[in-house]
Amino acid sequence: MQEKYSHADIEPRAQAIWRQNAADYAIDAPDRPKYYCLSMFPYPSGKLHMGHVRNYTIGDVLARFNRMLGKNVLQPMGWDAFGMPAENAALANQVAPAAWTYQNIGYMKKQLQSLGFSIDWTREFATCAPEYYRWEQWLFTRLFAKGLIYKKLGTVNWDPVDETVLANEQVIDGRGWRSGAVVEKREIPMYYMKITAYAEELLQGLEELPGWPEQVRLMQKNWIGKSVGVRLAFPYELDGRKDLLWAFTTRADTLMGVTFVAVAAEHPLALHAAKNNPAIAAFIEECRQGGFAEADLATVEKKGMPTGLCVQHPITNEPVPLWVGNYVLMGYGEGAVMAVPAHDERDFAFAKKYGLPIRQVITAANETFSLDEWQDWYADKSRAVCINSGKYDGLNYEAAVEEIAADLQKLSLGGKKTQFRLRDWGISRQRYWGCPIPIIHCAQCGDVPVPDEQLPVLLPEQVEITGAGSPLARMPEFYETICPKCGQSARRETDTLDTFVESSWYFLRYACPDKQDAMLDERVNYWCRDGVDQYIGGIEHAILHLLYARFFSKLIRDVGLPGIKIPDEPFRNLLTQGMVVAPAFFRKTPDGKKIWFNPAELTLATDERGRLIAATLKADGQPVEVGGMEKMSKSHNNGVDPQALIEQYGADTARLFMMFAAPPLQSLEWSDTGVEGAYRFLRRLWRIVYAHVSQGIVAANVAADLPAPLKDLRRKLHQTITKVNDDYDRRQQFNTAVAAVMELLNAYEKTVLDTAEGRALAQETLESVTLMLFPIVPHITQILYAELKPGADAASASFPRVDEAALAQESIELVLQINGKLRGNFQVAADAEREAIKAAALASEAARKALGDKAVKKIVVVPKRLVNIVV
RNA sequence: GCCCGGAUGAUGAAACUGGUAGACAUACCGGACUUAAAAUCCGGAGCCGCAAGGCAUACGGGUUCGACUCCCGUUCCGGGCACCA
Repeated sequence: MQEKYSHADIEPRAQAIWRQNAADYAIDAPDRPKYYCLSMFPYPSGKLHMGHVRNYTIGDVLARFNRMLGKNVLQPMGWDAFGMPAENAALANQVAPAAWTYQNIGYMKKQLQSLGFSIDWTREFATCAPEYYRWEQWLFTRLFAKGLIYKKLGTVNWDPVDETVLANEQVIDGRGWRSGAVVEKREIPMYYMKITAYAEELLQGLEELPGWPEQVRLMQKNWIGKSVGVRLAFPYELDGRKDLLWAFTTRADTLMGVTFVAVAAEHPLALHAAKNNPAIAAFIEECRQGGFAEADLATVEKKGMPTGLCVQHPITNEPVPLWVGNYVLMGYGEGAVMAVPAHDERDFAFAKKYGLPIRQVITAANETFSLDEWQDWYADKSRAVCINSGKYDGLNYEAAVEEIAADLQKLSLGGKKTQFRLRDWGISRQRYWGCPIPIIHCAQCGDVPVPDEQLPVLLPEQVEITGAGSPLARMPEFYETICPKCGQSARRETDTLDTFVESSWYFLRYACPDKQDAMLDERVNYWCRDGVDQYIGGIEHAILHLLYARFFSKLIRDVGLPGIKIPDEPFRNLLTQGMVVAPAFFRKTPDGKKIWFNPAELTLATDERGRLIAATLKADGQPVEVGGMEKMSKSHNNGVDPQALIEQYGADTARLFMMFAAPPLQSLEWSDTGVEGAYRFLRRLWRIVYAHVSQGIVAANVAADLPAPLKDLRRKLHQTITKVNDDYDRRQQFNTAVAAVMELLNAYEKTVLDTAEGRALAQETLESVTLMLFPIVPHITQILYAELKPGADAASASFPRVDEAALAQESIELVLQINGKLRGNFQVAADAEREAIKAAALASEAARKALGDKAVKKIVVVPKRLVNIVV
């Protein structure tokens, strides 16, 4: 055995052994218990970042641990390969998106392999491959036929200078990122997936996901946002024609307090009012300025303008003025809201700003209503009682809603309605690097899905990317086609699909990535039975990706693939890892844009406590501003490349550091210190095993009756095995598993083990330690385990077993508290009864000293923990 | 703005079901080994205090024999907000 630990030497050796034994290969063996361990696949942006290393190390720890429990493990990997960055790279560096993407995949795959992840690479695929996306197109045509995909107008960000649609990310402070032009909202026809048809099932399904974090289920629940309210109509007359303006409210009990109704700027009534009124037209134009992201809309100053039109109150028939409001969204509900200034905080502020009437229609016990200042009880339905509401006076919230809904029903002007906040999913993108939408537009036949035999609709790889408009829309050779129905010339759809579509079903395809003539085959029935066993990914995906993937499971199930059972819920257990965050550095340009600098380009200055205080750019020696901690990302340019870390210290150190620095759920602040410590621990582990092996290995048969110090060490060993097993399995908290092994090694080194029984215990301890650490640092432990047990293979070994007999203990130490404050310890037999513990506590040295002659009022005994004496 | 989290020594953190706050590390300080350095080993340390003891888990209240943990309120930081992935 080599005396010194050399990662450069042992890591390739360990990886060669795994390759030779096909240790990472998942076998399609329906008779064996399976463990499908899936980490969210990466976007091939160029290089791995720290978040990937963290994510895939967690996945690998769980995969390797479960192999040690005897399960047939599938840990696949692929590439979420469509997306905007490839087009941006094309624009910046004149490289084709496809070439750029495949080059990145090649590099990142090497990085992943160098980290020693036990990935079954035979199942690898990239979503930009036609063999993958053709089945997405095939599914699209089926969903289109079922009406689960349909076309309607949707709002996008329009850059009037570059004449192109921008993603929300490309809109900075309301302006286009490249042109700097003020962005406008524009309505264009798009395809939508009817996720709202599954709203109820998506909501109910959350109840059946005990393996998901409560936090994520709650976020999804609120996102779906089921609310029971009242849909109601305000009659109006326009140009002699009678019509109804519909709105939705969860506060029908305040209907008698409506003093105006507001519609969105895009609402037909607003547009009508603008025809003869230049001021309204100008206001609507103003509302079009800026992007459509909800965060922007919600923080914009609330503005409005009267249309000059009135609608009729459905109950009283009184005229109610109609306003246009920039805070009313066409895409939500009906695009119109009833405003009750007295009982809605936003309406209150709006009414005060524009001098609109405020009419109180509910009250709460002993509270005084004042027009001057908003108070929380105004909107508190739990205490509300109707007043000034005619026949509804005296009713509480529930009763008033029921009564008013019933009256509206009689008038055919509304009734109770269940509403969801969830909106249908717009899947059209006016971009090149995505999956082509398989539709042909025919003047005669309308939107015709591409027939199966013409699939896939191939995305051309030779394109010119200009940053203005969609490249496909400039390629007649792509869009000129004939209608499959009537044979007339027709135009192919040039939009591509949202890249979230690819990531909504990839986990199913890993079961059968080589399937040529169908989307999936029966291997799904084995690997995806009851869903993926463990899914691991960043908390930032808590809503969108995870909701879409759940939706797709149900969609594909309902489309129905013969002989294949798709689970209702795709991911049985979910681990949402925290983000890797790091400080971000920037300079502001004169026009207020922030330019972000990578830490690698900077010289950092810290104070005497090691805290970051300033940074200068190496290139020009001038200072840059130190921003806050941000998620490591391209947009903040604050990513740290793990490659240098891997090269200098090796994969095991990188893995150990990541697992030890913080628990998986928590965000991890990146720092270089600590890496050195992880490396030091591995060197120490190697040294300890070397010291033992160089004296000659022995059998790990430990005698039943050991001297006390050895008995203590052996108890510690088996306590550690219990704890580490629990940390891997139930708690999924790897930092404490590592800490427990470190503690064990500290105890090991303090114990004299030079007798025969000591050597056997040393052997047992070191074998167990290497196996316990194997999931986290597999390379070093693969090699060390074979040194301890020649011919043995850690990768196919079982996790160490706990010897219950070793855990037994005769006497234990309890804590003595007086009035809840720590006053000392005392010994008591492990199986002592309550009364005996009490007596021992009172008789203890610590109690006599602390109590003196004070009278004992009460004694609280917590077996195995403490005694609290109250005086 | 709305929804969801988080805050514990100089630093990363631990305390799992309300029961010894700070395990395990990092950085630091002191010592040993060395011609010297690195590596390694030993020891120290939350804060105040000579000590007894007191004070400490973002802040302010509450419940309890006992609160980092539960409840109410506040501040700050992070994630998501439907076209970043």
